[in-house]
Amino acid sequence: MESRPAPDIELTERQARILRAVVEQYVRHAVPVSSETLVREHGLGVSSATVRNELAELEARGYICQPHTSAGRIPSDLGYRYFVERLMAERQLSRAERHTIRHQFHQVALVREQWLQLAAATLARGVQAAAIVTAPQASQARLKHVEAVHMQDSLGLVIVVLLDGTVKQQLVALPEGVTQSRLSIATARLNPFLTGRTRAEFEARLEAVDVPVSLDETFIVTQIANIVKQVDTRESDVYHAGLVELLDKPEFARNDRARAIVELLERPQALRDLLLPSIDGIPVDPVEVGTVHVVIGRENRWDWMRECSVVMAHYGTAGDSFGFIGVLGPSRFPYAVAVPAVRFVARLMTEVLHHDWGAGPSLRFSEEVGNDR
Amino acid sequence: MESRPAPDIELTERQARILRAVVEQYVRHAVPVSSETLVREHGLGVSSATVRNELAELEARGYICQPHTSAGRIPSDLGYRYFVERLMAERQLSRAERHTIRHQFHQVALVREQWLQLAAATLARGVQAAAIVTAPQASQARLKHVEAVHMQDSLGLVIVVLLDGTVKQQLVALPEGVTQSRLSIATARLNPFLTGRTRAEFEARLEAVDVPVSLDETFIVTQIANIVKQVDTRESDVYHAGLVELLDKPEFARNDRARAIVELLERPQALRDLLLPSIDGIPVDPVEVGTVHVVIGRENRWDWMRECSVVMAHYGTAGDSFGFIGVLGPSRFPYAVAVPAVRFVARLMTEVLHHDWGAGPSLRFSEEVGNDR
DNA sequence: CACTGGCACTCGCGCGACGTGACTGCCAAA
DNA sequence: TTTGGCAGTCACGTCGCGCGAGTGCCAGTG
Repeated sequence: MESRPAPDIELTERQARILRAVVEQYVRHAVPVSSETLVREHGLGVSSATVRNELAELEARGYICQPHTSAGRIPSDLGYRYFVERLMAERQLSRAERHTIRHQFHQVALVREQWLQLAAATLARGVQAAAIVTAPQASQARLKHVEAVHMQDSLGLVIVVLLDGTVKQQLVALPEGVTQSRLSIATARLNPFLTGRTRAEFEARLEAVDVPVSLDETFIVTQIANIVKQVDTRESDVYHAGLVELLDKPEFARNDRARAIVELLERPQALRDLLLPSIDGIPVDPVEVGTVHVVIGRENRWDWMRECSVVMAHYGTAGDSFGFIGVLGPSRFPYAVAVPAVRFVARLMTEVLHHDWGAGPSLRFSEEVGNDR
Repeated sequence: MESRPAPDIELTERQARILRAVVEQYVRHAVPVSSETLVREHGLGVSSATVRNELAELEARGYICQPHTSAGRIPSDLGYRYFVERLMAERQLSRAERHTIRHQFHQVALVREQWLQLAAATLARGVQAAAIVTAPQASQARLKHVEAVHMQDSLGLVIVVLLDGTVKQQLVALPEGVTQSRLSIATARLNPFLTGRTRAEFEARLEAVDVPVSLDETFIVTQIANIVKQVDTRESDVYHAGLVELLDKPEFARNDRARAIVELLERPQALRDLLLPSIDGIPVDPVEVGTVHVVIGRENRWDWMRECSVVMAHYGTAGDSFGFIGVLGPSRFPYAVAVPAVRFVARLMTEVLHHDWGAGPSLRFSEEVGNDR
């Protein structure tokens, strides 16, 4: 299922042109395309009979197929794959659109949920498909600051700030007699040991230093450990948008298809499962931002997705925190739009991530990258 | 459209029994119900001809209608309304189920997103319909604590804790030369003035006290004001679950229906619009937890919902923070299950809200309330 | 007077037949 | 190698028909 058969022999120049025409035509109109249509709308300078011969050849090689005799041709998974890898002319967003989007991102860059949601919405609108975005997450959370607030009675709130700007809080039952000032003293003593450390490092460091540790401090350390453990193990939040766009596609008119997709999008965990393994062959070592992965039809891990495609990428960098973005639609997918769009948004998100609270230099590459015509 | 016509004349005992049978039968099987079926499956002790006469009477009065001649009857909106108000025998959850649910709630009570999501999931599963839950929100946020962390360069993080346990953070650009210690000093001086105050009260109080206010403090006060203003004006988060359950209903086989619902659920703001005005006739003064509102078919504010019903309630209390929960499904809705379920969950959420960080006594009424058989 | 059995009537639904048109595949000629 | 032509195939929409579920009405009965 994870096989991506490499095209065996080279297609002739004309066959390639025809295949490309078939894909573009079918992606646009969702109707099997006939030899007649091809010569009429794609100026191939040969007769329909010739095209028919070539179509037969392409079908024999598995690039296209017929839903039934006496119907036109539609691209197979293999045909789409060939198209994506060799024939597709990427359709960049216009400079103006890119500028607008960049502007919107920087507007909401400081409010995390908002820019993740914006990323999903932007992709969904741009590609007219469902978009999925996971929140950035480091493999090991690094601490920055801790704070403890006495709420009422024996109820307290422990707040942990991580180096990447994440804030996590947890309500806790306080030991008998603990006051706000005791909490403040404890956190004030702990904070100097926190910055940049992982949970393990922090605890080790504490033991190494020969400072008598109060009960209050021990209590808070335990709570910190709890919270960080949760952060480290918990799957990151997932945002999505554009479900409606999907339902408008004729492929999802039958509502069992729709059902499957909705089921997927309602279970965040499943979304991660979808995005993650498609790239697990790749070492996440130097995450190459801008590498866009395309998974077509049966290449997907689940059989019910055999008529769906996913275009995805990661953003952020491996050492630091990173996440995934992707668009999901029918195999009949505007790859030429989706691929540059996903690449652009991935780079933009990386940029925002680094620029605003990054542990690296600001990368401003997304303006000059991308072969703009 | 917001009219809820009160039934004009009393129905006879037998008519009521028949109407009830029609509703129950149709809700269960989604098929127009015939006179024959009624006598066979609901033991009415009269002949089908008699039932037919009564059905004709009920139809004349508007409680039921026929999709076409030679089809059985289905309840009209009015019929459902009568059923809900006079005929319905509420089907309580069993004691065991209630206990399980309560247990689950208390398990995750300390992690807000989780219990809101749990509420939605529980309702969706229990009623087999889509569930919607808005996060609790006070009309005026009350402050508890502020914290400012220096992240890197000139980037800072201001964290505000509210009295109800909400934590809001905001990345900010710091003035030149501000250090962590200066931030700490400023927040330490501000915190004593915060507890329990609204934004306006806090600012007024500051001015009233004749303490020289440093530039750092002014800066932080501005940021606090910003954050609280956002909290006060921003619509609260909305959680939902059970979209899949809806798509399984025959009513949503046609995918334009499905589309409308999906569109609704993807726009949180629309969800609030849905839940809010149904009860805006009611003064939110002493929010009576346990009052369940049922909106049937055309009673809904939007025409496209003319075949949908909503069962909803609020939780929390008016003076404090409160939110809404609701279930959404076709008019052919298991009201007898939904109403007690919504009531139970609303009370449970109120209880959790108060018990854990409440500004009131713990209400433990949901065990003994509800006429258990 | 309320109820019942019987009967004629209605109408949606499923089924099969049929004509149509959009393709293709193949072949013989250029 | 390309092309025009032609026969063959098959999905799709329409139409007509018979069936059966369900009603409304009426005359008869306790």
